Amino acid sequence: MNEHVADAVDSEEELLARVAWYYYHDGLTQNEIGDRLNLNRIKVSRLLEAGRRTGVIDVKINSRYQGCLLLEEGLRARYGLGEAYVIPALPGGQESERLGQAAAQFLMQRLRPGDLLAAGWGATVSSTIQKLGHVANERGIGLVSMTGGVSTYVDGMRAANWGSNVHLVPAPLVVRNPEIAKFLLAEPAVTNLLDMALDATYQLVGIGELGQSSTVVRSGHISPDEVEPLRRKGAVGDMLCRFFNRDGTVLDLPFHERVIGVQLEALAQSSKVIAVAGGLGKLAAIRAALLGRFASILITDETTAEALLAAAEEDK
Amino acid sequence: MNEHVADAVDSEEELLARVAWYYYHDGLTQNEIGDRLNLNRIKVSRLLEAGRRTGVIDVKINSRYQGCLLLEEGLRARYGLGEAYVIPALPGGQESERLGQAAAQFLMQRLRPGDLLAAGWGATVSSTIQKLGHVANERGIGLVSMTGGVSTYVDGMRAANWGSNVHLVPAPLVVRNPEIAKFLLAEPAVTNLLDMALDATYQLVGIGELGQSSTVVRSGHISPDEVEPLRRKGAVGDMLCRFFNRDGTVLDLPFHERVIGVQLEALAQSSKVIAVAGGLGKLAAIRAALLGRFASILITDETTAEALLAAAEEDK
DNA sequence: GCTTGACTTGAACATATGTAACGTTCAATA
DNA sequence: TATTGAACGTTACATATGTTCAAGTCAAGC
Repeated sequence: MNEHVADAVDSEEELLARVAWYYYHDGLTQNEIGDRLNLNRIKVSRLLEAGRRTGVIDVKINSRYQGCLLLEEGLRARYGLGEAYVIPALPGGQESERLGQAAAQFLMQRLRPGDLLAAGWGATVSSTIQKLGHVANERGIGLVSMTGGVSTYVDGMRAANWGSNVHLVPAPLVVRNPEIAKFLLAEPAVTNLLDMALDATYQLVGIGELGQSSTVVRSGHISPDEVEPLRRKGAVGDMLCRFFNRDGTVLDLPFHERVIGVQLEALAQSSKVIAVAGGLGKLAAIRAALLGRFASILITDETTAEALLAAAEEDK
Repeated sequence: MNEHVADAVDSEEELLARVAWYYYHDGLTQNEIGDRLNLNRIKVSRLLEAGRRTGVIDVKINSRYQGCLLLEEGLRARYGLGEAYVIPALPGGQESERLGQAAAQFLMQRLRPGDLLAAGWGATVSSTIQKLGHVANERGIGLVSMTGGVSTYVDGMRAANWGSNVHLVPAPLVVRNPEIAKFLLAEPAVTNLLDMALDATYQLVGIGELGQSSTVVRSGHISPDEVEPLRRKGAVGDMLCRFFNRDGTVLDLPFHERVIGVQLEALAQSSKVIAVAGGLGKLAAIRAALLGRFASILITDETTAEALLAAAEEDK
């Protein structure tokens, strides 16, 4: 009797869906599910774990306090944001992992079948892309990169199985000299994709701080020696490898002429730019990015949100 | 330090949201959460339980096999439905509870802030309304009844806290004689609401079977003696207290003239009618309702879906 | 045919969770 | 002031769950 049910289940994923339903909606124990479907209890446990990890199983918290309402309101008001999404603090936690999850949840609620997501660069963004993969594939959601540096994106996408609908800018992120950059930026294969990114349903970007241990440095696009000169020119952080000062003005740097990717000024025109970043180390950078209006939706953590509001208060 | 966090949490609900986040998104144990927030482990456990019960915590399964894809496809094709949603079988389970949950989840994904939901009558629908309450209130979603019988609705809504935006048809469900019905159906207070129900974003209805233990009988709107005569006239089931035969034709009954509520013929015009019903006992009724096109979206369980397809096959 | 390595499986254990019974506190009420 | 009842805390216990590790399976490569 029950064997039939198990046998009829052809794919692993259908099995998972069924198990998840029994577990979370019907409140059966893993043992009961195992009996019913002729599975080992442990297999059930592992299926559930896999489901949670890949995002097939997603827990939504339907509360106006989901983040902290007050903080979200405050950020919206003080920085003129379209939306803000604040997740609870967790001292010592994996910030970028958690923010990635939050961003993935945010996007899952909003992306419709056939939508296109433009993605930037960085640890948090990668984390989001990965969590989103499974669902995005289901819904036929496309992905387009906002900068060069193909390998950066491919990493995050191998684990998640983003389907076929992925478009990567065929270029490095930073090239050796401005001439090569100009050449690439005249290539239709490149410009078409960058235009596509700007037309996407949402643009998802991270914000980087300037420092010896920041991602731009660790990934080798900026050498440690270059940090101090940049700082002297007023740089406090970057988005998509473009640096800005504390007021949110994009700096006029030779370096920028070697970056392949969309311009921040173009992002400022869109109302669908989601910045996901948190941590007090990034405070100045985030604040500057918001002042520059490079993003209209911010996803951050409680501590950072509080600090952002305090900074806004001070400046008044 | 940590006391501050707990103290700053003013409402129970914010606490719940935070606990839920830590538990489901960050994978902390209930003990860890308790320590962090100065709560008893048991209290954490109870909070989570309450959250799940009220729908503040909601688990979504993002899979094309969520229900059974094949069955859903089949139902759509065979019965010309707009959508079908099939939940896995659970022998011996609480069908109406589970279907209610499925319907609530379906609606939660689709209702936008400011939308209006028209609700019919019956155990499954009540269950849905209840699960939906919290979230609906958050999103400012309104509720309007599709029939008289105020008390029927109030029950389900007291537990859930549907906010202020609830409109009930001020009349009994069935009145003593046709004259009173005619009188009531001329009252603007009644007709306005019924029009509103037909204009709602979605109409949610149950399907009833005809029998000694069916809801129409147990609730006293039909006496047990009336069942057999109805059956002889061809009735196989009802929606909103209106009976139809196995082909989905609404019967011409004196009884119908005493019912206060929208007409099935009007529903057939809408493409936003969600019927939620399951169980083999209701098979004939569900099939007839689908043939009559009284609903364009069906939420049912696996076993019933299979039977519906088998019946369609037979008839071909 | 044998070996290797990646992967799955199963059993035993440690931990986490749910439940029930009971005691405390606190505030409303007689 | 005494009393009641609800909410919360505590404990102890039964169950459910996650984790680890050893044994098995399978396919590719020598």
